[in-house]
Amino acid sequence: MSKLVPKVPPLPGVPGATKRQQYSASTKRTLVEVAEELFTANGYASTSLDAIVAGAQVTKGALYHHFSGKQALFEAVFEKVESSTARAIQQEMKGVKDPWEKALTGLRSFLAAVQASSYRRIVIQDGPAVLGYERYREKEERSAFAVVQDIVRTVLTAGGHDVDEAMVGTFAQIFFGALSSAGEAVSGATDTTAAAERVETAIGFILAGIQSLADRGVALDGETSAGSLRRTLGALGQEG
Amino acid sequence: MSKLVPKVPPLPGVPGATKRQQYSASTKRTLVEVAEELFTANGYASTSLDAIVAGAQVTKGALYHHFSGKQALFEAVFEKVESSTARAIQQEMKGVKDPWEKALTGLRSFLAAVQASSYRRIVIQDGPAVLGYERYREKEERSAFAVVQDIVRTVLTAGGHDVDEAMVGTFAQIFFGALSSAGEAVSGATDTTAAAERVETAIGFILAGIQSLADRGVALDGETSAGSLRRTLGALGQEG
DNA sequence: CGACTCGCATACCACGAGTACGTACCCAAA
DNA sequence: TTTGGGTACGTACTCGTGGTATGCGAGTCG
Repeated sequence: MSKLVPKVPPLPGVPGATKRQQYSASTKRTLVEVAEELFTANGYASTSLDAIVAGAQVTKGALYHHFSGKQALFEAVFEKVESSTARAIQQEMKGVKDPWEKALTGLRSFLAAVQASSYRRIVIQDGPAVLGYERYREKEERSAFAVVQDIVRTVLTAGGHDVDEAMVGTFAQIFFGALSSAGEAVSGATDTTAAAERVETAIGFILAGIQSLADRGVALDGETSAGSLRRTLGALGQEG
Repeated sequence: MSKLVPKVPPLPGVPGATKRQQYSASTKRTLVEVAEELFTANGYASTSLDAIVAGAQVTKGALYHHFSGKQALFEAVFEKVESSTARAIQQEMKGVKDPWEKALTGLRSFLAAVQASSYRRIVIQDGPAVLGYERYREKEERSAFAVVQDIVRTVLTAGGHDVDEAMVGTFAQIFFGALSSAGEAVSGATDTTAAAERVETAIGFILAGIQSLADRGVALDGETSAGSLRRTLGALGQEG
């Protein structure tokens, strides 16, 4: 295979860059794209580097020049899929002001995005195992998780109360897990539309519950505990 | 290595079984136990079959006699870890009658169980990637997930209303994801006790919200949707 | 007590991740 | 323009690992 000239001339690219940089960036992008396809279709473990470099029309020398190994390549794919997903969700939430409405909008976007096979396979399914939970959460923290955390914060502080930041993080993690699992429920169902509606209703019900507590003056503060909540609810139940 | 006699005489075992069956069962158990240790410590991908058979004092011939391959061995470990965990949780929930109290009890047990490194690594982290989400959920359905589903059902139907079974499943899946993620939050935190308390409070808050809706006569039925919930809440907010 | 089979060991193969090293091409400087 | 250097790959190899084929001796049963 002659290497005199790349088979595909590099896309316009950055004008301020030299030919070599453009060629190099082009092959790197191609590698990531091919890897995303194969990882999505067959999973991380069942995808060989030979298959990836063959699809990208290069050899392992090129791959190992750009990435330190298979895992590093996966990380690049992971970040690409994840950042584009997060961007799409944030796009759809722009302009919605009411916290509860915003939460539901974000939920719908998340459910839509999470059904993309690339996100399911690469981020949800293989991500934790390949990167390890440490790096996995670390990366999530700055994209999809950040969106959830933002929503949670606005919802919890909607009543004007201020909530402990650690508690916001806890809630965000709980909701993120709930949403990920919900996404799986939707994309794994035979009737995805009906499943999506059920999930919306369920999350809506939970959010409505939180809102209902806010209506009745029950708030989260530093002193709130599971036990105190039960007592408060009991008292409210007596008088109501 | 002589194979005249097993290094360790088999545990008492079933009296009605022949020696060969006892020896065989013994080595199989040993394989699963050693595999559980190594999988937990190093993860599935980084654990070689050579290491496992060395730890079990046998060879690959024995392993492939009992299991069809590495994945099948993992499944055996998975089922062992998972079933024992589910049993432990159900044990602690025995005798608690009040649905809300039962839910909180189950939550505490789940948080405790989920912190076991074997459960975190094998079930939560490696499980989905190794088994695939299909088989993963399929297996969960019959153990830890079943516990969650049971709790969810009793809580949702606590007010005397009957809820669509599909909706129970949706809720269960959402809560299961939430609890798994919460478990990670707890076990990954520096101060696990404080983290566990935050999780309890957060879940308690969500449950209290649902209970609050029940108090105010808002229930889930076939016609409930996210939109209708918002309208109902709005009306209640006006009069309250 | 003899044949048969089960439980396991041994030896081997195929494949895939990672490495060492060679080389052609691009770019900057002279 | 030429040339030296370094970048961006290609080639050829190693080694660890999952899986397989086959042999063999101890249990088991007639």
